[in-house]
Amino acid sequence: MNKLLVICGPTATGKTNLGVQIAKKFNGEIISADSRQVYIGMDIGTGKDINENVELSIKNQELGVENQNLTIGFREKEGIPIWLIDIVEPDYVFNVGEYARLGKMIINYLWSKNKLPIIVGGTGLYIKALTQVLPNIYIPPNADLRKKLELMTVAELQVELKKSNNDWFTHLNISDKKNPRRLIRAIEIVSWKKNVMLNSFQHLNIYKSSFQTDQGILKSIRQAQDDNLTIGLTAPLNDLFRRIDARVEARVKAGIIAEITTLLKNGFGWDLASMSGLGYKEWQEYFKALSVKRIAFSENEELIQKIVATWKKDEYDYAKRQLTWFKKEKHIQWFDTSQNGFENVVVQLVGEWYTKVKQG
RNA sequence: AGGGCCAUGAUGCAACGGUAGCAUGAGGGUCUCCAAAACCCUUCAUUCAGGUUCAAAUCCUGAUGGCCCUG
Repeated sequence: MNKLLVICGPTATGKTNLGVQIAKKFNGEIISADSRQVYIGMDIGTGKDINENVELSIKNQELGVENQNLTIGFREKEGIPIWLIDIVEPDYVFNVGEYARLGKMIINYLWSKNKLPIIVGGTGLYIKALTQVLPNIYIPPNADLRKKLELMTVAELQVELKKSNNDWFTHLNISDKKNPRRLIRAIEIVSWKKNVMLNSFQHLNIYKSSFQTDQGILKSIRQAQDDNLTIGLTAPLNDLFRRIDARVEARVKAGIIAEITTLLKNGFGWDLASMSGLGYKEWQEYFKALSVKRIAFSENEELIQKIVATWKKDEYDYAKRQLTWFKKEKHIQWFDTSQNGFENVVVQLVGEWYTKVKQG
């Protein structure tokens, strides 16, 4: 019986800790659903919660991954494997499609070994991509087309999309209709589909194979969907913010500045998607100031304090956005982590669910 | 107690005498490929009292508050 457990929720609620605890009890392994922790060498800023002394255990061959740019395997925490961390270099343009393909392979692999896959993370779209069928995410990007479209204004993009598929445009919500990134993606999808119809069977085959794997796995997921369990961890906002404060401060002490220094030295620039994420982009100001002139110690301290404050605020905003996303998901069973002993309740719930599945 | 400058949302700014706008903040939301991203929506203001004018944030007078120069 193939089952999936999901642990989601905003940042700083202790998802990984709980995941590890449950994995130990129920023969599980963790699959990280975190869009930033996939980058190698970005550990402190993304808050990777792993045993640093244990190297990545690489499983490319076992899983049959051909892409040379992807390193697929697991890190671990307290002996529990955590998959989908440290997959690519920071200058690799990673995306949900690739994540879903890899994640589903791993789910299959774990099932074949009679393990319980536990998806743990805060990236809502990534979780959705593993637990549902989203065919469009496998349609590859078209660099040439994007280059052209990126020069256009929102109004021009709207016209372009209406021209190629008016229904598609009509069905977009009001926010996406004004979002250049989404408009470009929509045009790209429509054009890809037209192309495939017209000529290129090669593309179609790549797409089909991804999609079929997807459906194959999803069939198993669907069969037991009623038994799927999604745990959501949260806390009152003030509580959450205080935990975020502590986490951010710990990361500064752990050496975020040194980590970024190394990344920059290795040639990874501020324009990369990876470097423009939370925990990194805030520091650009600091490094710019350093490169322009030598700054005095007190001035330095002042700047760091200012950046830390911005970082905290950005984390608050992020947590709120995550809550907005997860609020819509009706099947989540929520737990308030500020309540003492909530772990026991969760573990008991998982236990009941797990044994029921085992017998059923 | 002489002279000059200024007064606009929570903050920083803008508006030839003619629809009070922008950025930031705050709150809410969207999302099937950059998702720790990108985008959308909402919220809040002309210091006060008079005057001129069809019309005043804008011009005039006074009050109050702030900043600067000179004793």
